[in-house]
Amino acid sequence: MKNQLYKYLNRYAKFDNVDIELIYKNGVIQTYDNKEFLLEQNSVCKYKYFISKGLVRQYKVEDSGNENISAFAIENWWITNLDSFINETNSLNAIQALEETTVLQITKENLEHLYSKIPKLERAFRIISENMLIAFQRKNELHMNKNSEKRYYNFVEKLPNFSQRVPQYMIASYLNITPEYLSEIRKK
Amino acid sequence: MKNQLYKYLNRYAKFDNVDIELIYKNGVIQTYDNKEFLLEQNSVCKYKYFISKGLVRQYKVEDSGNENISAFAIENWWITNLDSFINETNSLNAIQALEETTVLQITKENLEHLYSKIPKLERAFRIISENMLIAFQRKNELHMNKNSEKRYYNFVEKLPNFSQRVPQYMIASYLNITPEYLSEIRKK
DNA sequence: CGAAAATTTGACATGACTCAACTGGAGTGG
DNA sequence: CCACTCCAGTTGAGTCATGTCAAATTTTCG
Repeated sequence: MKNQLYKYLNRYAKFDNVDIELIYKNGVIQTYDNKEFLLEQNSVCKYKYFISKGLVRQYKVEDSGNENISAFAIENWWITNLDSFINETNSLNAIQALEETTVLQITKENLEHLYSKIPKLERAFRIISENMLIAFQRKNELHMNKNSEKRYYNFVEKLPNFSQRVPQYMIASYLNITPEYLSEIRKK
Repeated sequence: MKNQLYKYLNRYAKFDNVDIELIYKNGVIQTYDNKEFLLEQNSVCKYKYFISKGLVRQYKVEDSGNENISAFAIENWWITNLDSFINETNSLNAIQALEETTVLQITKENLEHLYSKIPKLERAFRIISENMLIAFQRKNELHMNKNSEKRYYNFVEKLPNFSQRVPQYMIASYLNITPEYLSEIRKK
């Protein structure tokens, strides 16, 4: 895990082993079983999670009972409900493991502490946030301008690994299509 | 402008006048007429723009000829095509002034220079980026789960100033509704 | 005032949804 | 190893939200 973190963070700035050690000490390694919740809907998101191994989904259950998936995340991604994490408000969605998943989880206080001790980390997260913004914009672009069929084919093409690790009805939810209609799309 | 920038940045970290002066010197003040382009579609986005006064839209023209607005920005917002700015690729959309608009525009090189001279700026943009991510997630949430009518009422409620400064057909485009259907929604 | 731009109206078309029933594979337990 | 259940996926009929297109009307502004 330390080695993985080292490699990962050095994509963004030059961190040495002392830095990594400090970051590591300010977090907690935890493993979640399949279906276990990292964050429950309507509770405060206390951690930013670095996924070392596994796969999670972020989703909400509507009043109608419908599930609505807003994101998947895998190895070497960060996941959190930023709004809830930063503002300490109740999260509108949940984060759930879809496989056995190992993470490094860091509280807001510890993260703030790390930012002050390791200014490079500020830089790394500035860049990571910008990358996430770019990804978000691309996803948005797709959703605004493309029909269901194009969204699906784009998804399969861009994230082939996901379409294998995740059941079809979850992909449908992520793409904002009904499972029935996705099935029809696939028939072609 | 300097004073505005000072106030704005001090929301995120403690900058003194020397910092602001340096930032100011690394950018260029420019005023764009109504309808003038800050960035043209299919060209590299050379600047990050801090809007001091005015209003812009970010949009693309599809092959079909349709215009598609992805964002508006006003006073005290930053606007850029991040993907194009960072990766120096051609921008898929344009940025155009909808009123006479005054900005401080900073190139990537100068911004990098500023980051190295003023580490606090790294922190400020880390936070700004996170805030943008939160805003993006909220917008996405709306688009995924709400019908046209709810999106429109949410927009009017949350951004009443925009619905006055921007023509209706542009709001329709931003909300991904046809102008005709928005008109029908408003009839009620 | 007059032209161009924005908005509205109405007839018709369609992508995507709902709901209910059916199929098939993956356990699970006797 | 069969019978049973459960869940994901498929199919089909009917429906609805929203889009398209073309024309009429209103507003804007030089």
